[in-house]
Amino acid sequence: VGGSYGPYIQSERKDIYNYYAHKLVETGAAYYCFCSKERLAKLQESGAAKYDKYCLHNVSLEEAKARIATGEPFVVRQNIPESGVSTYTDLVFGEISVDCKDLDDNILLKSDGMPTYNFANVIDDHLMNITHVIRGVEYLSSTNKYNLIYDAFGWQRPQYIHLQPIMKDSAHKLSKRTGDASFEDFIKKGYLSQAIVNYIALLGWSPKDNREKLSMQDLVEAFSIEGLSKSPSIFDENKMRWLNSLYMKELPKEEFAKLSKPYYDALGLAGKYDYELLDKLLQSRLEILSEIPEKLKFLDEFDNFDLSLFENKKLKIDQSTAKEVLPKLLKRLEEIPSFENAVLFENLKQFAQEINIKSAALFWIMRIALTGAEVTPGGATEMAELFGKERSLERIKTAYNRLG
RNA sequence: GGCCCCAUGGUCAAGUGGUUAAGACAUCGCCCUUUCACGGCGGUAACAGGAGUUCGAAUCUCCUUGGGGUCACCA
Repeated sequence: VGGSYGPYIQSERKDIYNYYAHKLVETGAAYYCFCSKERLAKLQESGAAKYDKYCLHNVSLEEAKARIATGEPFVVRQNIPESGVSTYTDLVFGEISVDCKDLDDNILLKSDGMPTYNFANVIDDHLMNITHVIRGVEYLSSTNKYNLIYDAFGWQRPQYIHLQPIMKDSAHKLSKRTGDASFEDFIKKGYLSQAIVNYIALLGWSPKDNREKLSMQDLVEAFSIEGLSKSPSIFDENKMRWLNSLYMKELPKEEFAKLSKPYYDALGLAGKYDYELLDKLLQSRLEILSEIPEKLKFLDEFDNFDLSLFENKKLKIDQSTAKEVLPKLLKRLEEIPSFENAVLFENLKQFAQEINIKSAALFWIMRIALTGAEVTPGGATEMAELFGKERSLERIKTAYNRLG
């Protein structure tokens, strides 16, 4: 809309294509063809690999024009030379050559008067002053044909850059149609758009230096055609997760809060937990946003946790140690007014000394009693701060009672 | 099948005749540590195969193998 080379709707450009198609016929680089679908089908059945130029040799231009004048349907075919080689230089693949005898006289203008892509891409790109054509490798070997058209018109050929696809595995490309995740799907999965862009940019291209993390601005500045790869690359979500975690960590607090809130709300945490505290614990521990529910599973799944979690071989503690320590800990906690992490931590560190136990062991027991989870997004005192005094004491009591 | 293209670790990738063949993700180990994560240090792991050319090939040539693309009145 609003560009300088419109119209941009193919059907609105019909006259343009027709004008150039007929012009191409005048130069001999194309010709009118009246062959029926039946004849074409027979030709193919007979084993012919390409059209036999029947109408070029058997229908004179005058006759063709007369038949067209009567309203007989026709197509315009490209007249590929019977011999010779067509060559061009792709900016990433280098020289690409094809024998003309291997090329078919493709249809340029269909019987409904509309162009095929074979024709439209050349006409449009030239008329719209396109200097660089960047597209998928599936066009790599079709390009020779298109160049013949540029040449016939005496037009300057554009520069070509063909790109390999992103693959799901070595044999299949990544494709929404076969169920692979789209950009939007990754956003829904909890990826940051800049991480996706960054990762995709690294597929099939690499900067001259060793950078892996590049912002859009960095990419614009670092991009060069020489960095483009000739071979397809397989999509590796693992690496994208890693990049995402990098961007996640450097997100301003407020930004992260906006992103995490919907997840907290969905878990029904509103009013029950301090979102700011949750953010503080989670932001550095997440690779993608959608990990939030599993990281917070311990908030609800507590009552039936496996008591053997109290065992820790390295710290040389087990359930009986827990049974012994927990009552003392409970008593101590009741005396502590503030459950603010730093205060609590210092206090309990000293408490560990008093009761003659390694602080690491004390914290392990306390964290398990508090959360019932082997892995939590924070240490014992951080979890206590998150739960607050009342709930902390309650949970520890529950765990203690279960120890019998 | 014809034609075109591609080929370095599990993955992304540097490398353009002489390198101990980078780096990153993943993985493994150690350190740090109130668990985990982060971070730090280190390990395992690659030139598809075969002939040439050359004093010397991951780098050049050819063949083989493997993979992809293309052979529409689709784009």
